[in-house]
Amino acid sequence: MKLSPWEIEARFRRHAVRLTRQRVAIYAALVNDASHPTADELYRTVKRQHPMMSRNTVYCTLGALRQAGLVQEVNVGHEVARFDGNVTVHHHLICRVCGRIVDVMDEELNRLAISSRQAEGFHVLGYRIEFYGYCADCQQARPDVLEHCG
Amino acid sequence: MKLSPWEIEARFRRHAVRLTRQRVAIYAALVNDASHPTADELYRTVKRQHPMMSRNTVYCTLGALRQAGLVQEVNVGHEVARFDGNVTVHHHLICRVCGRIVDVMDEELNRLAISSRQAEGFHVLGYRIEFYGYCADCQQARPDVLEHCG
DNA sequence: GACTAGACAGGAATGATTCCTACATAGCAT
DNA sequence: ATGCTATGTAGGAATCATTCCTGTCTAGTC
Ligand SMILES: [Mn+2]
Ligand SMILES: [Mn+2]
Ligand SMILES: [Zn+2]
Ligand SMILES: [Zn+2]
Repeated sequence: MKLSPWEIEARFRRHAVRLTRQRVAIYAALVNDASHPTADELYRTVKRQHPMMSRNTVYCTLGALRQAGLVQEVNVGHEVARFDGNVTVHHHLICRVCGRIVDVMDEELNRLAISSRQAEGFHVLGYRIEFYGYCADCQQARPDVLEHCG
Repeated sequence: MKLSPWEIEARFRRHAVRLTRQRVAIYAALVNDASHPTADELYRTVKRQHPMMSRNTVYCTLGALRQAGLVQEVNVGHEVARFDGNVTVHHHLICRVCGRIVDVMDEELNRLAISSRQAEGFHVLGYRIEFYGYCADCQQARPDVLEHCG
């Protein structure tokens, strides 16, 4: 389900995002990749077609697209930032071993309510659920939580 | 509800965590602070009573306590790591403006199920829910999402 | 009281992200 | 079409939370 350049341009205009070759390339790379890539992965992907592209452009573009609501950041724990071109409401399964992030589109999960008593004055805009566990490929492996200390 | 030194020692022994003055001080500072402090905040707090304490000790201790299951890391977006001495199952409300993190202890939220069809081979161990919005103090303020680019 | 695996302090190294700046260009007005 | 200006881009320097390294130090054990 590759997104056409025409549709990308339409989205940019709809969200008042300035249209440049670099931005289109970065957005196309992200929206056509369900793996929630990092900024550096996107950089390396896009660099094949745009050898002059700088990392800074990737970061700036992702920032602009995020502000425009075309991209969201999916952060897992303390790892490097990962990005998601799917901005429909959904949640994620995260493998504790390989870090894989898989989408969970489940209507049931989109109706969560929080008692106003609990919210204590908070104005809740939304929520995200991160399921964690072991993916099919990593069932037998154990997480490598080794840290040097002493 | 300040935790007694005696109770801290008991927990350390129960979880086979080596007992040192520094570790007790760090754990006490964390478990008696509901604000989910950063490593540096803990460092500055503990340094008052232990002037020789190094940041590395704080990081190593938090790592050891986390492996022992006495502490969890609460990461919000891409910010600095924050820690939680409350390891009972609970979720969080996060203010988009000031970054405040407030506990949500709601039994209702602890029964979420994910259809096995959706999980696609994933072995789900648990999940965390982050509610986001504006805290009582920040209702009128707008998030400051300014980034320099050009 | 000594042994030893593990912890501590201090400081160097790392690396993802942000910042800076000169140049280029998209979108708009003429 | 042509020029103007606000904004984007490339390249590289700077930041800073975290990790890594190394030489003491000490908690737990016998
Ligand atoms: Mn996703
Ligand atoms: Mn908490
Ligand atoms: Zn996996
Ligand atoms: Zn707030």
